[in-house]
Amino acid sequence: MGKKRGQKYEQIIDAAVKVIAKNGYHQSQVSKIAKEAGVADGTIYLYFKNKEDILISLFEEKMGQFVERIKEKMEAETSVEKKLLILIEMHFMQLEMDHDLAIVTQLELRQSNIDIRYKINEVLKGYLTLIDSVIEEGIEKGVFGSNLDLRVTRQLIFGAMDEVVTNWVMKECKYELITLAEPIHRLLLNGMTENT
Amino acid sequence: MGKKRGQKYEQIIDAAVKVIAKNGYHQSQVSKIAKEAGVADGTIYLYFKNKEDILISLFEEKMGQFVERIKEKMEAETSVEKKLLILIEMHFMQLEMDHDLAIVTQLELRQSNIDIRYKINEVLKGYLTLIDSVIEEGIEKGVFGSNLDLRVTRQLIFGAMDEVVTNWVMKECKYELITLAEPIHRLLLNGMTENT
Amino acid sequence: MGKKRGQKYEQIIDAAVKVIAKNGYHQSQVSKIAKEAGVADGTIYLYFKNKEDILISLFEEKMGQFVERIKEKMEAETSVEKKLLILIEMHFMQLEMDHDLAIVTQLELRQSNIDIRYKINEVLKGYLTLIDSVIEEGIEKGVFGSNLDLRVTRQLIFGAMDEVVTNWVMKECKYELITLAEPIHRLLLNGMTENT
Amino acid sequence: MGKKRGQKYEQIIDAAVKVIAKNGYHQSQVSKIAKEAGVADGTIYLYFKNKEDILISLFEEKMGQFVERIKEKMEAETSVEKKLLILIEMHFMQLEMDHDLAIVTQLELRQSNIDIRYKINEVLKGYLTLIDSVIEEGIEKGVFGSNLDLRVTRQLIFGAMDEVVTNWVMKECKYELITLAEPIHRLLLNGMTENT
DNA sequence: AATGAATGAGAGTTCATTCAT
DNA sequence: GATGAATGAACTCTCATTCAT
Repeated sequence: MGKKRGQKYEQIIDAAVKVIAKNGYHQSQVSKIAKEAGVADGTIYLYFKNKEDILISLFEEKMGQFVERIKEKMEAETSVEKKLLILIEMHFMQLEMDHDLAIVTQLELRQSNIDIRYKINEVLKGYLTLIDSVIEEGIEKGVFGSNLDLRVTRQLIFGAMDEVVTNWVMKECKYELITLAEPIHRLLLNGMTENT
Repeated sequence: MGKKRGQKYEQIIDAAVKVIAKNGYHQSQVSKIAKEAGVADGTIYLYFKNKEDILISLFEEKMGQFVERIKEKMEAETSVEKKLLILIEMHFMQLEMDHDLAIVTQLELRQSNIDIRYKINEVLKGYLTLIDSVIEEGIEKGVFGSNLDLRVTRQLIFGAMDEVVTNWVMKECKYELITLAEPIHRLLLNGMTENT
Repeated sequence: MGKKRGQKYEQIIDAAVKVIAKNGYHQSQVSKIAKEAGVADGTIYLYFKNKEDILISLFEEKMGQFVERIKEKMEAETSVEKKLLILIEMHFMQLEMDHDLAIVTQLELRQSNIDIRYKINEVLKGYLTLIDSVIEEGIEKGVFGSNLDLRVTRQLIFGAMDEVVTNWVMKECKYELITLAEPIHRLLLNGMTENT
Repeated sequence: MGKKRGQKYEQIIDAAVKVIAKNGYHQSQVSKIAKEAGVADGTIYLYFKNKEDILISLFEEKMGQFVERIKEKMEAETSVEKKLLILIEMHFMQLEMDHDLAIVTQLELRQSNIDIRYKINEVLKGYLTLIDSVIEEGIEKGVFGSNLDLRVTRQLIFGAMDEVVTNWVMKECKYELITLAEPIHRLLLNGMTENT
C-alpha cells in the first residue's frame, strides 16, 4: 500500500467519524463508511489495510492535530501554571467543538478490541509526553514539588481530564465542558504545588 | 427465571471472569464460560437472561462486594484524610489481589456495547456516592475547600484512580499497584485542601 | 407407559388445545402445556411418549368424538340426501362450537412435520370411511350416479368442507359457518346426483 | 437488496424447491439450499431478505407462472364448461409434471409458520380470482345457476382440487393425477349447473 | 484507480427430554 | 406417581475482505 494520503483518504476518515458517532462502533460496517464517504467498499482497501487501520489512522490523524494545536498555544505562554491551564482548556475546547469526534474517542473507540487499544495508546504517547513536559518544567522551576512522581502525576492529569470529558459525553454534552477547565485546573495545580 | 443466586450462579460468574480475563471479551463465547463453570450451555440460561446479563450481573456482584469492603474499612476511620487514603488503598489493593477481575473491569468489559456500558455506569453510581460522601464530609469539617465542585472533584478522584489502575493492567500488572496509593492520595488531598 | 387415560391425560390434552390455539403451534412448548395443565413438565412424559404423541392423541381423542357424534345423528336419518346434510352440518357445527379446536385442526396441526401428518391422516380414515358409506348408500339406492368414483367423490366432499372451514378460521371465525352447510350440500348433492 | 431477479435468484429458488422436496421443510437449512444452488450461504442474503423470504418468493414465482399458463390456455376456449375443464386439467398437469414443486406446495410449505401461510394466501388470491371469473362467466351465460354463492363455489372448486392433489402427493404420486381431472370436472360442473 | 458482487466462518439461544429426589 | 433442574444439539445471518472487471 502506498503511503496513504490523498483526498479520498481524508474523506474516508471523516466519514468514519461521522458514521461511528451516529451509529455506534458495532453498527459501523465498512460498507456504511464507504457509502458515507461516497466510494465503493473495495476502494477503502486501497487506502487502508483493513478496518482496524481506519480506526487507528483516524485516531492518529485527529490526535496529531489535537496535540499540535495544544502545543502551539502553550508555546506562547511562559508560566507553567498558565501552560497547564491552556492544556486543559484546549483539551476540553477541541472536543467540545467536535461532538462527533468526542463521542468517537471517548466512547466508541474504546469498544474496539485490545489490539487496537494498545495501538491507540501508542498514539497517545505524544500527548502524554506533552503533559510530562509541563510537569517537568514545573518541577525545574520549583513551582511543583520536587518529589512529584512523573508517571503518577501524568496519570492524575490525564485521568481527570479524560473522566471529565467522558462524563460530559455520556450526559449527551448537555452542559458546557469548557467551564470545568478552571476548577479542574485549580485542583490539579493545587495538588502539585509545593506548599509548606 | 428465579431471582438468581444459588451455587451455580456464583460458579458461572466466576467462570466468566476467568474466561474473559484469559481469552478477551470477544473470544469469550457462552459455551466457553459454561465449560469453565462445569455446566451445560443451556444451564447458563436458567440463571441469566442472556450473555449481556452475565456481564452486568458479574459487575454488580463484584462491584457490590468491592464497595462494601471499602465502606467497612472507611467506617473504622474518623479523619477524612485517612478515609480518602483507605478508599484509594482499598481500590488498588482489591484489584491487585484479583488480576483477572482487574483485567475484566479495566479492559474487557469496556469493549461491550453502549447499552451494557450505561448499565455498568448505573452500578458504578454506588461507588461514586461513596466518593461523594468523603468529599462532603471533608467540606463540612473544613478540611477541604468549601468552594469545591462536588462533581468535578469526584471525577478527579475516580478518573485518577481509574487511569492509574488501567495503566497498571495494560503494563501487565508488572509493578506494585498499592505503592501508587500514597502519591495519588497526596496529590488529591493536596489539591482539595484549603490552603491560605 | 400404561395405556394412558386418567384425569391428567384429559387435562393435558385440553391444555394442549388451549395453548396451541392461543400461541400457535411453534410457540407451544411442552413446558407451556404443562403449566396450563397444572402439572410438572416431567409429568407429561408419564402420559405421553413425547410431544408428537400429545398431538396425535389430541387428534385421536377429539376426532373420535367428532365422528361418533356425526354417526349417531346420521343413523337417525334414512334418506341419503339428509344424511349428507347432517354430515356437513355436524362437521361445521362442531367446529363452530369449539373455536380453539377449529384453529388447532385447521391451521396449527398442519404445521407439524410430515410424520405427524401421516399419522393424523391415519386417524382421519375413520371419518373418510363414514363419508364413503354415505356415497355407497347413495349409489346403491340409485340416488347418486352409479359411475361415481368413490375416491374422487370422497375427496370432493372432504376437500370442500375442509376448505370452507379453513377459510372461516383464517377469517377469524367472523361469520356463521353453519349457514354455509346448505349451499355446500346443494352443490355436492347436485354434483353427485344422476340427472338424465 | 435490489429488486431481485437475475440468474442467481432463479438458481436459489430452484435449489430451494429441490432441497425442500428432498429433505423436508424442517431439514432444509439455508446452507443446504446454498450448496445445491452452487453459491455461498451469504449470497442467499444478497437476493433474499431471510429464509422466510425465499419461501414466499418461491411461491410467488412458481404460482405466478402456474396461474399465467392456465389463463393463457383458458383464453383459447369460449365455452365455460371447457374453461373449467382446462383449469382443472392444467392445475393437475402442472403439478404432475413437477413432483418436487407439488411436494413443496402441498405438504412442505404448509409446515411454515402462520405468518408465511398468510402471505402465501395473499399470493393465492390471484388464482382464486381466476376461478371466480369462470364461475361468474358461467352465471352470466346462464350455464350455472344464478343463485350460486360465489365464495362457497370457489371454495368447493379449490378445496376439491387441492384435496385431490394432496392425496396424490401423500400417496407418493403413484397414480396418474391427470386422469382425475375428468371425474372432478363432471362432479363440479354437475353441481353448479342449473337443472330443472 | 475504482468497483461491488461474492464469499464463508462463526456464535447466541431454545426447548424436548431425562432422571435424581 | 410427581417433580423441575439440567442437558446439549442445532441453525440463521452478518460483515470484513477479495478480485474479476
